[in-house]
Formats: sequence, structure tokens, C-alpha cells
Amino acid sequence: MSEKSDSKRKFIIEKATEVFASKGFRSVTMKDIVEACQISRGGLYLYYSSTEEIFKEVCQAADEADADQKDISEFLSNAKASELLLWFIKEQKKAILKRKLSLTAAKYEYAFYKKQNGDSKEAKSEFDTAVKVLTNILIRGNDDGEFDCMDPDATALSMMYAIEGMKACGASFGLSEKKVDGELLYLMSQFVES
Amino acid sequence: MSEKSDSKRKFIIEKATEVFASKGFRSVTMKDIVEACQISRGGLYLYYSSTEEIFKEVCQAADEADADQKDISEFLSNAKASELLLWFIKEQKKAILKRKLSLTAAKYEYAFYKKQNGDSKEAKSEFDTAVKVLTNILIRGNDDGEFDCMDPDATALSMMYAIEGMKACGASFGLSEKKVDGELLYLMSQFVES
Amino acid sequence: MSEKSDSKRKFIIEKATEVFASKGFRSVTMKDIVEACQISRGGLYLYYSSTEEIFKEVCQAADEADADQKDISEFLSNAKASELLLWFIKEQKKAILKRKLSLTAAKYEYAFYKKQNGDSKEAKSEFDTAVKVLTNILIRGNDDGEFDCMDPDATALSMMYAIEGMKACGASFGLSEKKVDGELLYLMSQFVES
Amino acid sequence: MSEKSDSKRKFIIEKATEVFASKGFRSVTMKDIVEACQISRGGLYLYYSSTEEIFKEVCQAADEADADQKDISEFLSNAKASELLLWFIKEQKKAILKRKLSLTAAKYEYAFYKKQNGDSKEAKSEFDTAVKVLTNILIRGNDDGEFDCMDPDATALSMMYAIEGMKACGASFGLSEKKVDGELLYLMSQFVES
DNA sequence: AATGAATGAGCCTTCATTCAT
DNA sequence: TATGAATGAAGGCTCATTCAT
Repeated sequence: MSEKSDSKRKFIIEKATEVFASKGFRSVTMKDIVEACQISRGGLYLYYSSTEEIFKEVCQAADEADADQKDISEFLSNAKASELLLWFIKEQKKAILKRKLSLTAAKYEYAFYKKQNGDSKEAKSEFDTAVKVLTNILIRGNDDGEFDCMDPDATALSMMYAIEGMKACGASFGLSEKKVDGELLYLMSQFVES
Repeated sequence: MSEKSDSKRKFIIEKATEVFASKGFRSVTMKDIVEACQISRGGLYLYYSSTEEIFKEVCQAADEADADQKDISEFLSNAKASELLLWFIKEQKKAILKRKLSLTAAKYEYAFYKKQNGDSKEAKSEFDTAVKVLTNILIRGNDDGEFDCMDPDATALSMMYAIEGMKACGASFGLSEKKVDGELLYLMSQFVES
Repeated sequence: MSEKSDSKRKFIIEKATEVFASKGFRSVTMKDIVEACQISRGGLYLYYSSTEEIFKEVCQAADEADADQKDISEFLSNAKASELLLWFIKEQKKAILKRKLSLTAAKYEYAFYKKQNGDSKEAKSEFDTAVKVLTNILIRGNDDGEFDCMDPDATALSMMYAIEGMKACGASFGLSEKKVDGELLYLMSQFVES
Repeated sequence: MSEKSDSKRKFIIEKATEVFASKGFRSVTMKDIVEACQISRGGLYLYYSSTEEIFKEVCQAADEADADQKDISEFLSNAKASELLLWFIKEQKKAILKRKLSLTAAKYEYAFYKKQNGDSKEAKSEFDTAVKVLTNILIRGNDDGEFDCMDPDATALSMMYAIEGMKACGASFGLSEKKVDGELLYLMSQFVES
């Protein structure tokens, strides 16, 4: 089943991404996806057998697409802390703003859905990873004398909460790029000598 | 007639609140509410004719309940800024933590649902109000020499983003009281001389 | 659910009996029953939620209807053995012949279906009961000097196998009343002095 | 072409036999057979185009396999009646007991299915043949002085009903070899001087 | 006011059957 | 010959909504 036709699977995931981005998670039906893909009901079942299965692959594909944009590991070890921070902030900004295809709302719904049913690990990891990355950046910035951040752990966590808050606000009532920029600048101003 | 029916409406809203808190918005059915209220299907339709209508009243009732706890207007004019901040922070903490009956997830879902359908005002107002209230508190604190906050507008907005982020995190993967306290203290530390 | 409307349940069981009698067990769908009853799909689900559930009640109702025809307990204690045998044989004959509404085929299918899935008790009891009843009749007949049956247990069992065989033949390719009579007479001739 | 396809047909029938033996007739799908044969969906359709067509060949193959075991015609004319009876009884016993690969249940289902649709000849012939064979055996036994059977026709028919009954019981709730032996001995005791 | 039986639309899932390769 | 992806019909189940009582 996994080799059926990778290009078809990819096609379905692409179309499904649009569907989840525009309808969230719970209210998406197999029929919605069938229609988005213009294939038959039975045809979809050859590849996937539930919306949850599709959603997981949609998220995974989206994460991979984000990761592809930069080979982080090498970048992380060579760049200056201020460059890293800029990159990090830009990534977050993209995540907050990407209107058209944002899976944020669907991800919240899915996380809530899993929480109800006992599972609650999946959603957490992405957030925690971001906090760790940012903490490391702040520590290196302190070491290099670029930043002046008293408590990198607390600062990183707090920034990520603010960023998560912007994602949520963006998903529920929209947020202009200007507002996002203003907030990100404000957040950075607390430890960057401008 | 109106008295009796009012108490019945109130009863329905109470039960429905529990349902929305535990199932979110979109996946709640009239049947769920009928069962929670132990009334007949037809009976419910005498009072409300859709889950959306019920959800709006549920949110309104929840907001009023929060507001009732304190007569703010008077309180705002008499209290010291540091007291006001403490009250504000406590309210937010309650909003973040109230696990059992949190409508956060349902509200996000609803906001997203309305955004799709064109409406996107409703959700925004609550957030904006909170920002304004906090801004005023900060300004007063500056005037009284209690706080040292360079940019009250930006600070208030940033704090609310972080708070919104905590709500979202709490709704999707849970947040301990200790973590919330830590973050709130951190946020305040930026302008309060401890 | 059990008191919903007994007359409606009874109506459904009556119609379903016809369906099972004409289509067997496995190939009967909820749709078949819905159409036989001329009710809506959802309507049927108010009373029953699977064909198996309906089939069990159909069988139970059929058994009760058979039992109703005679108050056996009293009859058993007062009648002469030859009368009892006649009654028993007549009942079996009815069971073999009742063409239009015979559940025999459906019962075989169901028994086979349960056997595949591990259960295999349900079907056996009816057969065993009949063997016991017949054995008792033969024993009494011997005691009264009406019959001359050397081994009542073996005879009763063998007769029931033959009767079961006739049921099976009747269900699969039909059996005339004359043939059934001939066979039953032959079976009795082995221990009844004509 | 024909050789290759013949072996393939044979292969399909073998696998299909297992499927019908374990699932009956009506609930067997082309998919079941495709999977049992490990061939493609389209591939199966090159040889057979319905489960009914396959089932007919399955039955025919099974009958031929049974027949192959002994060249009856010659055997019938040379053997002693008591030997023939023993052979006949052993064959029947095998038919009753062959658990794993018994087509009994499927045959009943099929016979019933055809009866609904008007056809009802197919199933009858096998039974009638057996009755005739047994009748002949009994007559010869009488002639040779080995048996003492007053009415060979009636006796043969009655025995076959009992045997058919055992098949049905075996298919629906199982029957031990001991029980089958006991019954067969009982049936024979009625005309064999032990 | 209140009930709850009844309806029918809508989504889920499986399968026989076809067809391009 | 043989494959297996694709289709669409059919049946299962749930739910919003109505209506006679």
C-alpha cells in the first residue's frame, strides 16, 4: 500500500492540505477530500482510510516542507547569534502569517481532539523544540556579547508563548504583517541592544 | 411564561456549557445538548434552533459570569495600579487554567468557523478589550511611580499575546499552574520593581 | 428503548420474519427490512440496530408462537403416550412443511455464522430439547405397553436427525407433504404396533 | 493456452474451496477469492466472472474428488452387500465429519438461494442418487440373505434423512465422531443381524 | 409547553466490475 | 494473459428537524 503510487499520494496530500487549512480538522469529511481531489470515493480509500490518517501525513508533509527551506544543523553551528535570531524570528513570522495554507487552526482542533481521547503528546513536541532552539540562540548571543538576556530559558519560553498567541489570534481573527512585525521587534528589544 | 422559560433557558445554557467545554464547537450536536439536558428533542427547539445560537449564549453567559465577580468600573477608579495589575493577572490566570470548563478550544473553533464564513469581528473584541484595560493599568502605574514601563501599548499587547499563547497551549496540551505562574511573574518583572 | 412502542416492534418483527424466511440470514440488510416495513431508515434504528438483533427476536417470536399453540406442560402429564407422540410428530411435520414462513434456512445460516465466530451454543438447545421430549414420550409409551422401543434414547435421537434432515431438504429443494407423512409413518412404525 | 489456463483454473478452484468452506456461499466475495489466490482482481475475471460460477465448479470438483476415490460401478457389481454398506456408510461418515473443508453449509445456502430464484433441481440430485445407491445395496443384501430389511426404499430414504440431518447439525453446531458412529450403528442395526 | 417518534439527507465504507497498460 | 488503479452503486449509520399528540 505504501508504494501504490507515491505521486498520487502526494497529490492527495496537497489537495487535502488545502481542505484542512480552510475547514479545520473535525469537520473535514472523506467526501470533502474526494471532491477536492476529483477522484472517486472508493479511489481515496485505496490510499488512506480516515481523515485522521490523512491529516497526520498533511502535517508531516508541511513540517518537512518548512524544514527543507534551510539546512539548519550546519547553519546553526556557523552563524552569528544575531543572524540565527533573525532566521528564527523570520520562520516564526512565516508560521504566523501564512494565511492561505495555515494549518494552525486544524492543528489546534486536532490537539484538542486527541487530548479529549487521552493522547496529548503529539502537539507538545513542536512547541518544546522551538523553545529549545531559541534558548540556545539566546545563550550563544550572551556568550558572544551580542545579546543581553538575563534569563534565556524564561525569555525563550515567554517569546514562544507570545508567538503562539499570535498564531492563535491570526487563525481566529487575522493579524496584519505590520502588527506581527511590531510585536516581534518589541520582543527582541528586550535583549538586543538596538 | 417568561420567568419559567428564562429559568429553562438558563438551565439549558448551563448544561450546554459543559458540552462545549468538553467537545469543542463544531462536533457538538443538538443531540448532545438534548442528552445533557435530559429534555426532549422538540423541547430544545422551543428555546434554541441551532448549536451556534446556543454557543453564542453560552459564551455571553460565561463572559457575564466572569464580569460579575467584580464590579470593575468602580474598582478601576479607586484601586492602586499594582492592585489592578494583580487583579488583571489573576483573572487571566483563571482564564488560562480553568480546565474543566474551559471554552477556549470551542471559542477558537468558532472564531475560525466564522472567519471562513466572512465574520471575524466577534472574537477580536474580547482580546482588544483586555489589551486596553491592561494598557490603562500600566499607564496609571507609570503615573503613580509604581511601574517602570517605557511603552505601555506595546507591553500590554505583548503580554496579551503571551497570555493568549498560554490559553492555546493549555487547550491543546495542558499547562501546569506552576508554569503559568512562572510566565506571569516573568512578564510582570519587566516593568515592576520587585 | 424497550418500551418505545411494543406494537411497532411487533410489526417490525412480523415483517422481518417474512424477509428472513425468504432471504435467509446473511444477505438480509437493514434496507430490506426498512422496505418491508415501509418505514424510514432512521426509524428502524429507533428500535433495532442490527440485523442480528432483529433476527434473534424473530426467532424468539417464532418459537413463542409455536409454543402458544398448546399448553404443553399440562398436556404432557395427562395424555397417553400415543397421543403425545402424535402431537409431537404433528408439530415436527408443521416445522418441516411450513413453506412460506420457514426460518429453517435462515437459522442454519445463522448457526453457521455464529460457529465461525466462536459461538455455537445457541442453535443446539432447540434440537436437544426436542430429543429429550421425544425420549420421555417413548419411555412412557414403553411403560404403558403402547410402544415397543428397545432403546428410547437412540431412537429419539435418530428420529430427530431424520426430522432435521427433512427440514434441511425442505429448505433446500422442497418436500411434499406426502413424502413427509411417509417418512414419519416409517419412523414410527419401528416401535409402534400398528 | 488451454493447459496453462486449466492449471490456473484448478488452482483457483482449490483456493476457492477453502473460502466457501469457511465462509459459506452468500457472504463470499470476489475479493475473498482474489486474496486467497493471491492473484489480481482482473486476473480472476479472466477465468470466472461471478462467485456463483466459481461455486458451481467448486462443488463439481468436490463431487468428482469424492467419486474418484473408488470406481464404484465395478465395485458395486462384485462386492458383497455388507461390504458395500460399510463403504457407503464410511463415505457418508466422511461427508458428515469433514470439518475443515466441508461445503455443507455453503451448499445449503446455495440451494436455498437457487430455490428463491426458481431453480431447485441441482441440490436434489445428489441426495436422490445416494438414496438409490443405498436402496440397491439393501436389496442385494436381502437377496444374499445378509440383511433383513422389509422395505428397502423406505429404509434407504429414512437413513438418508438421518444422515442429512447429521450433516446439518454438524454444519451448524458441530458433531463428534463418536456421536456419528453411534447413530450410524443404530441405523444399521435395524436390518443387519449383528 | 413538552414529548419523542418519524423522516430523510448525508457521510462512511466495501465491493463487483472495468480498463489502460 | 495479467495487473491493479479507478469507479460508482449499495448498504450502514447518525443527526437535524418536524409534527401529531
